[in-house]
Amino acid sequence: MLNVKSENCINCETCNERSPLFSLLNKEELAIMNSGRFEVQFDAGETIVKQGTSATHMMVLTGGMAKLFLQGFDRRNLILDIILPWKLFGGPGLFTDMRYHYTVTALEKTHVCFVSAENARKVIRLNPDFAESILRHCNRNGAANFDRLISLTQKQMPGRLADALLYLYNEIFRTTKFVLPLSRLELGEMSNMTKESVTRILKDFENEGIIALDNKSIQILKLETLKDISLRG
Amino acid sequence: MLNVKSENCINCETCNERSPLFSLLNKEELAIMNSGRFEVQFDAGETIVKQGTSATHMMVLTGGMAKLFLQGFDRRNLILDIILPWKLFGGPGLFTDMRYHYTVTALEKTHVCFVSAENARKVIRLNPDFAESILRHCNRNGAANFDRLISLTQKQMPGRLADALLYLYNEIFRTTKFVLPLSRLELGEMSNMTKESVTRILKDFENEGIIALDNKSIQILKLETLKDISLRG
DNA sequence: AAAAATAAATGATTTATCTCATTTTCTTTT
DNA sequence: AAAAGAAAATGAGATAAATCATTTATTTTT
Repeated sequence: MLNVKSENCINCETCNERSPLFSLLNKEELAIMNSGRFEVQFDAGETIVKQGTSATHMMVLTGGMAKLFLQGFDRRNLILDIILPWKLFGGPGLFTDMRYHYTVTALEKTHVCFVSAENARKVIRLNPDFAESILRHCNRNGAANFDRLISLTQKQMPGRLADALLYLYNEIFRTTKFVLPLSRLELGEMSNMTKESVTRILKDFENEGIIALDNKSIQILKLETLKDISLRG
Repeated sequence: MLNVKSENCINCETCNERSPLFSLLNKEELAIMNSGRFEVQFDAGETIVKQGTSATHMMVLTGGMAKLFLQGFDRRNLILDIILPWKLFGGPGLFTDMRYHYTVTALEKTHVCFVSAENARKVIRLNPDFAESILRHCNRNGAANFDRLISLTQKQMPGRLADALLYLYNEIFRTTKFVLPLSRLELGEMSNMTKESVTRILKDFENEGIIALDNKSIQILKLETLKDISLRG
């Protein structure tokens, strides 16, 4: 039996209240989005979408946590985002070459709602507010990628790792103490360095009292220092 | 007197036949785009838009050539694109934080048409085909930036420089022999390396018979080899 | 609870790339 | 055409970061 749970998952009308984007839609538009929509549960490590395959859907994460990354050369990945509930993804292939340009895999038990790209397109054409919001979403991603390009090409390792930690603080956990959802290898895939370098620099940060590490649990002790390091450390 | 040449420049209706995007617009929509529109000429080296300033306009290059780049730390730039006529730009700040996220400067005498972002937004809301095209444009840029992220973080110098040359061949000149519009420093800003490294690697390429260099003029002799090098040289 | 597997830490070595100094070539100005 | 200025080429040395090998901790499986 397929792992599709259409029966017991929220429908687009309740999603409405959670995803700011969907709140722009009226009943009929939500009905379009809802038709053919399905939700799937993924276990940790499972692939939600795979780079290079047909981009047939727009996805909303409805529970759990996932990582979004580019697959480069020789199995080297570049993690671009951690995805939390109510975040929309689908990527730049939608409405262009209709291919996914990144891979998304679950970091824990995760629920994802799949909306047909064709239906999303219909609604984009019907509702200018929604269209504008999607365009804004796309532009915000674009700006974030510019920041990433600069971080990854112009900062050295401590600065890049500081950026990864600040990303987790600012965008994901919003508290200075949290459990790292990523391994050393994955932190390296986020900040473009080897796992050995991640280990060494985390140790340095710890020795300098910038962070406290206890296994997977991390606490940012000197946020301002970390921000300084981010601005070229 | 201002350097604004509204009198003798093409208006949006003739632009229509040149810019695929504008051909989607009807008379009224073109009139909206046209209202308050102005065209400015820039000399080589002049700044067309400056990163960080208010993003009030969408631009179309109508003549000449420009470079689009991110300004990072310590006056270090990252060139993302060479802009040719009929190419639209404005960046991810449009409709989000209303700031330009990159700087564009003229590489030669250049004409640029400025359309008010507010008018563009009106037309996006009126015309779903146009909205969809703008979204597609935005998505294509997004995909190109993914490729750039991988090139810049995962390839070493010869591969990155090969990518810069292949970009000039594929996207700009479409012939194997052309006059380099960029200095060694700028080629370095495109491929994230120092001007000295650019010089050395170009020399290597020349010694291996992959390219022929004569001052600013370059000819790609072994396109396939260059493509091989791009895929991890 | 022990064993196996995986992840993290640590150290020694190598390598890609940058920096800085100098010379040569090209371009612009006078 | 000469002089000045800018860009490119070249070489030697410094350095950030990767690689590889080994040990120590953590998880996961049995």
